[in-house]
Amino acid sequence: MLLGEYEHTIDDKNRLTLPAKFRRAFEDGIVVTRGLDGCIYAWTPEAWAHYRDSTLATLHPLSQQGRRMHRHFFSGASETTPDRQGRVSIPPALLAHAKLGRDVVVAGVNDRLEIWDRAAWKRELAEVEGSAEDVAERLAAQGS
Amino acid sequence: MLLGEYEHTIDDKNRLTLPAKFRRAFEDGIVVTRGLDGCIYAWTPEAWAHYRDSTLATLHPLSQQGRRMHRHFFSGASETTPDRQGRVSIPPALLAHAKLGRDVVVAGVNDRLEIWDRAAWKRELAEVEGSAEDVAERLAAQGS
DNA sequence: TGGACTTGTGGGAAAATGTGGGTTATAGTG
DNA sequence: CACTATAACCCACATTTTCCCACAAGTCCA
Repeated sequence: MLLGEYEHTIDDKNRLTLPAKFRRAFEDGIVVTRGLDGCIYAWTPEAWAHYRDSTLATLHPLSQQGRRMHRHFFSGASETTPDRQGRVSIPPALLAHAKLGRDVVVAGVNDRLEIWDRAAWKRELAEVEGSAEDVAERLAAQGS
Repeated sequence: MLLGEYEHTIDDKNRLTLPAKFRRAFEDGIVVTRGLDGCIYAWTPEAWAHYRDSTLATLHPLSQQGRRMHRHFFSGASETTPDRQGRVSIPPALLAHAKLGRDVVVAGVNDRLEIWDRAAWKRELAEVEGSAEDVAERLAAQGS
């Protein structure tokens, strides 16, 4: 399980150093994709395969939305292995998608990592802080 | 699985260099067809056969739309093998269909490649960026 | 408080990739 | 059958990317 929040940087060659705690989990490979809400997701190959088969495979190939979602996720994905220093290079298209500058946040979110621009992360976190209790209430009211 | 987004060019001889990551997949042959949404599709022979037999075969041959889809895909199709540098020449009819200029984008979309005019690709991607979260919501609402 | 270890970052060298161009094969036509 | 035009093939260069070494800062433990 991936936990924690780390402040890292992306260097001039578009490389991101994985936090040391996560190295072990990704030594066999890492899949980096576009995420929702303006961040980047990073998965182990197994977690990515599961996400792909459970969520993306349900979209119909002849519907425009299905095609667009496929484009969004697959074209934005990249499977590699970290270098000996535990670094991963991030494709320019993903940097653009998440509007990443030099300073980023790497957060463990159970089965994936999320990579955020540091300022965007602060904003997102503020949103969550303010609404987590409300969301919990609403979910509780829904029954489960 | 074909992943990633690459900026390439089509030279004066209508040749497109395949991104190096895709060379292996297409060394036995590549099928280039008209695509949907104003792009060109490129398939491995196996993937093309599967798309033809599973997706296109579901269209009714007596409906006008079915006939049109068949024309759309089959009439533009061309099967070749890349040259030693990993280049494929694109038939002029397909270049016209996708309004390709010199600068294009080659995107891996799971079982196929898509070839886009660079400007058109940016527009298409911008559309998705706006709707990805909505589509995700809808999928979430469908239960699981 | 000091030392050893771990971790994050910068930079240099080697390999791989993308593109242009020239040369040979192939087909089409008079 | 010869000539021309078109397409395929391969060589070579320049740029980019990848890989690995080394330094510096921070951390943990004795």
